[in-house]
Amino acid sequence: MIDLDFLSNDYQDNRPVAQKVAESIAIDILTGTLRPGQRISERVLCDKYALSRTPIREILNQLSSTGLVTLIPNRGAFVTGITERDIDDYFYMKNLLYPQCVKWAIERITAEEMSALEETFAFMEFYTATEDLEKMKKINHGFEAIIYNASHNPELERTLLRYDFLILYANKDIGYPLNYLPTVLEEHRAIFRAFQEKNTDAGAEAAQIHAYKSMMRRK
Amino acid sequence: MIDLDFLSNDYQDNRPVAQKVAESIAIDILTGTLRPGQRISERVLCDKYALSRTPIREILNQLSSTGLVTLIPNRGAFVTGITERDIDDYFYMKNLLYPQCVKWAIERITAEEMSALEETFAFMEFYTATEDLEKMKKINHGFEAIIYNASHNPELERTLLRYDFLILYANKDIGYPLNYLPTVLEEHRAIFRAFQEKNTDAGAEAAQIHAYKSMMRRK
DNA sequence: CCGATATGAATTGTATACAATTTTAACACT
DNA sequence: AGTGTTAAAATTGTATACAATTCATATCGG
Repeated sequence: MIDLDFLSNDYQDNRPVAQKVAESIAIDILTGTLRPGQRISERVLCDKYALSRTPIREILNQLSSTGLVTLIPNRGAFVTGITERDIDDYFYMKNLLYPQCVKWAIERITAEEMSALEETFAFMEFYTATEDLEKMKKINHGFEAIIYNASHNPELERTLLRYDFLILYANKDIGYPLNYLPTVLEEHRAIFRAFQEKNTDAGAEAAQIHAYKSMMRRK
Repeated sequence: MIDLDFLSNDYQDNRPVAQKVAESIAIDILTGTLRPGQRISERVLCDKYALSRTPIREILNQLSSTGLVTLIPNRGAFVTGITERDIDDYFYMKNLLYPQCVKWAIERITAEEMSALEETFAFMEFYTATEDLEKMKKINHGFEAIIYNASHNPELERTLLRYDFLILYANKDIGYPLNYLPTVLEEHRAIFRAFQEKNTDAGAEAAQIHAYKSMMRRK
């Protein structure tokens, strides 16, 4: 099961039931089971998940803050439509934000965060060598999440995590083909090296390249 | 008299009571009346605003999604600390995002949105001429809100609105001195002209200049 | 037959009541 | 006196009940 902790606005909120329900609804929306514009009845969700309206409404509020659901006063919750162009926009936004994020992270990263990054990168090398695609998907995400966090800009972190989430589920199959793994590793290595050398410009450039190539790989 | 509904952060949510309460709490946090790390008791808020716990909890959820409040399960809501550097980061983020937003908006703006922008700009000229500072603060916000919306990228819009909100209240006195009004108008005029000429590069440059100068005016 | 209005049903917003968890404080023991 | 345990109080999480708004349908008038 993929970890969706970042769906909750604060990672410390580990209420498992609400978490799983929010995750389930989010996936239903992003995979099209719930169609754009469709009304989401509180009662139906209550029945489906055996919860009362109070927690269901809190979950809908959470989803509304991620943009997956639109709340209209006195009328209820509606599935927000996400078009192909929206996805393009998310990629473009990441292009814009990720280099800046890397810049800040290089300036601000702590010793603990740096060693976590080192450890994660070592695993990336290992999983690339062993061609473990499943593990790579997770560790790629983890590598970037550490960088987001190291920027010490919570708003930026939250924003980038949200884009990753939306991109992940809107593109159902995210997995790069196996032969892309070494390429991706080298892109990440360039970023990682910039961290070791504390070279913000090199980091931003490497991040730019990685984000751009990720976007291109999608098409 | 022109309608200024776009001032509220999400035009769809016109529940006036909850809105005002959320804003009031947000202001208390951003102005330091509620201190970082301090626990926020639901009961206290209920008494203060004469509401039951249900809407108060929804408001706290909303504030959590803006990052002003941190929710910890079974322990309650706590004020998130916002440092001066965080504010700097918000400005820097806006520097980064606003030019791109203007670019998209120029490409995608509808006829309706364009006429709203024209009307709003006319009011900006009027209020600058009459030196109505209070109205100018609102209309400046409205002008940018129309542009955010015209980008037709809901994520970008939401993000920029949040930064504006945080910037607005973290800098207690936001009002430019009166003699800045003409300068600000000219910055906006450059952006507005780019919309009329459908010149994305000129728009991005004018937006960059405005965002940068706004940041500088702060210091 | 079509449209507008009005009334009833359904749904959302709010308040209150109950359950579970956490915090506080008292008490016993070393 | 200090520490650990335990029980009571307070606070949060959830469910239910009531109020207000919206939606649907039926009836009346043209």
